[in-house]
Amino acid sequence: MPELPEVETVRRGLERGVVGRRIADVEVRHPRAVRRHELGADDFAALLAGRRIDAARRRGKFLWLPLDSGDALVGHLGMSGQLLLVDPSHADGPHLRIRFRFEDQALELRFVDQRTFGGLAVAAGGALVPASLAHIALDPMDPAFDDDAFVAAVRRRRTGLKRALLDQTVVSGIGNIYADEALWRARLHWARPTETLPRQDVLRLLTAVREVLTDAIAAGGTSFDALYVNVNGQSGWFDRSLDAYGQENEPCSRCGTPIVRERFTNRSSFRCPRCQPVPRRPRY
DNA sequence: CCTGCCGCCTGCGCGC
DNA sequence: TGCGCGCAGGCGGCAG
Repeated sequence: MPELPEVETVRRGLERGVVGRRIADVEVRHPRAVRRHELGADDFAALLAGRRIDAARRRGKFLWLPLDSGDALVGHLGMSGQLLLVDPSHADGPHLRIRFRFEDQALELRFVDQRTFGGLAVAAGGALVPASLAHIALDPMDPAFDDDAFVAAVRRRRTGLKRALLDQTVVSGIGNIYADEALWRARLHWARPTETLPRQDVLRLLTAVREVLTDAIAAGGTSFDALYVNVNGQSGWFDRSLDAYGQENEPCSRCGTPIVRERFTNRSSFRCPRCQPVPRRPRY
């Protein structure tokens, strides 16, 4: 479940479901799921066995669980990753990649990932931010997020606006769905050049980003199918509130003009052609 | 440096 | 029915 609202939904589930519990043992079922752990699956499992999970944190789309060892279990869900709390007697699904059993023998944690773009690793420095996440910008829901620095970072880039929004070193947590939703809410075209974008437009976009992320978190995220679920396997319902993403040919909920779909970086972008007109000098 | 393109995976729905 | 193709919420690495 890839973007910030979906990851936050999972984080909240982990906070309730695994914080304070002690890991008994870890079973890596697919080595690709720990490919970011340099020393391999055996080392990964050894560093986790016997450790207590002290918290559940998130920056953008990355999650981490600080451990009583001073390390942290760092995770990214990629395109299809799930962290599920399930009864140990429940049969393994075909995409089970990693299993965590706990000393209390209650619900186990399973990392399930169809496409294996996600993964977990043990990293040093868990209490603040793991070193491996240092290059990821703060996300807009972080109390320490600096709005002025964001404006400066956007205008420093020489690219199109949506590329900047998706760049996790500029601002983290935004993916293809919420980029389109925020641009629609701010009435900005995805190809607006960043370096000449008026400060007020950047700030309006940032407000729209925060609003759509807040609304989506409240709805438990966006789930188009069973791949995107919380730790209990339940879907979010924000898909019913989408105004742009996936709405090709549907009337814009502001002006009634049909939403269009366009190619963008080998994927899709959705916008209202009237509310979000093509800029004079687009950057693609 | 910075920007943008590609590869990494599996499965689904569609048209032929 | 079967098959190939396009498509999907991601990122890091690397070329230019």
